[in-house]
Amino acid sequence: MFACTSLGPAGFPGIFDAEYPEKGSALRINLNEFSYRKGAEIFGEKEPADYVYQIATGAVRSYKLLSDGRRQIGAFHLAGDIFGLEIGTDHRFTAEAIVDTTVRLMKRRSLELVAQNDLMVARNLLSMTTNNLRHAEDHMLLLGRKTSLERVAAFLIEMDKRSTAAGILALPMCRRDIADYLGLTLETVSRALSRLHALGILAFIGNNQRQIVLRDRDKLASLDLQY
Amino acid sequence: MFACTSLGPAGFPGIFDAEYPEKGSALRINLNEFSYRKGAEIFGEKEPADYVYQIATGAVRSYKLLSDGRRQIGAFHLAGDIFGLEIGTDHRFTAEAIVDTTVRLMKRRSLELVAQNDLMVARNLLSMTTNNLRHAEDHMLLLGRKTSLERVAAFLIEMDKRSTAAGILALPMCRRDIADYLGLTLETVSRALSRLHALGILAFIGNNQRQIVLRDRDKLASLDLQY
DNA sequence: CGGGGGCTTGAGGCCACTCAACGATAGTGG
DNA sequence: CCACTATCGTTGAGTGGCCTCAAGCCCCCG
Repeated sequence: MFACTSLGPAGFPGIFDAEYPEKGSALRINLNEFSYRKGAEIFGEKEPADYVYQIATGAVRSYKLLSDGRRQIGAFHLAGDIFGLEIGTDHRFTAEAIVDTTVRLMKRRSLELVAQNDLMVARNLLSMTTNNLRHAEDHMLLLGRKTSLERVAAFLIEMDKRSTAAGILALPMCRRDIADYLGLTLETVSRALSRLHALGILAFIGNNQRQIVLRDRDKLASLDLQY
Repeated sequence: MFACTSLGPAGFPGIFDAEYPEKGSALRINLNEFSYRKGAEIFGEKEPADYVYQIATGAVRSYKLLSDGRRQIGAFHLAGDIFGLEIGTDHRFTAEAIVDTTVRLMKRRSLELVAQNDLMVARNLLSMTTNNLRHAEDHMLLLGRKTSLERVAAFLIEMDKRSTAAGILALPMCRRDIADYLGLTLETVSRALSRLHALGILAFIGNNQRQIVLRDRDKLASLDLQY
């Protein structure tokens, strides 16, 4: 699981690589930094996709809304992740900063022009899209067929795999975000976490309910049925 | 909605195009036909992805299983659709023939080799992957946040858009397949269809419950909340 | 005609949702 | 320093939508 847009802070050579222009391409690639306050919208669904983003620090949620307000978060993006990459002209998600966030951004058009001449860049685009697809496919199984406890367990495992400090999670997002990612309500998420706490599988660090220690990752993994 | 792997019977120039080899590529592309009986497995999840498939006639479901048998169908593939395309080495779904099905298949390796030298083929790969991604993203919203009636309405609209005969649906799949696609049970699907029938929105042709006339597509669309 | 698969429909149950109360924390202003 | 407020999270009680289990119908096919 967990392939998402994340390929780690290593980044993508040839895409978000500042040295790239010196390697032979005649194009200058913009690598501006930009910051967003907690809760700020980075781009909206159906807006033209002019830029591609990479998170320097912070965290981002990307989601779709139904007209009556129901929300489905498709992915969380953490430090190092690239998001906002579209092959069509428009964004298919709204992206919001979960906490104060700094992103590097480049013009999509520059990327396209490079990709037209550079097969490695083109392959990286395909690779990123494929990773997003794999994540979406796994998430469909979760949303369509898993119980609430399985979903929360899968979420924790996913976050743990992305975390640098294995076994310790510092979640940037609130319970409602987790719920909208897992297709649940925030109360159900809270109850599932409480159950995992009661089972001794996880513990909270201090009084901060967003800092979690995974005490028994094997038992946690056994709660999320694999396929 | 409904982008899936379907780009219509027109197919993909440069990928499933028999004339392609004559256009300059030194590679011979296999375009063998192969037939599968109703219910036969075409490939299994995690098997090496040696071939890419295009449906000549018939229909295919691709799905993931949990270890206890819960199933999530990720997509239905109809005539003209390409499926089984993987960027990694292995398949991420199991594919089964829903009815007797004939496919054209080509070696994945041939495709890869062509894509390495041909930017148009590479772009087509990206385009197909993107279409699959768009479908998966929309389906996440359906699975995570829509009610049973909305899901069934969305399914009928999706099938109608793919159908050649607008307003008339000849569904190849059974209720259980629909349910596993929509994250419901077959009984819930059946009840939703009965409700739509009682509302005068659809009618069955004769005694065949898989042949459906959409009597009021606008009302049907209004039941599936857009975003 | 019997058997089996597919579909519908009903009755009842359960899991997640809804609604609500409450505690904890952080920020604000007097 | 202490209200006051707002936000976030937990927990309980009750509801409801979908699931489970079951019966029965229809059609196809032997």
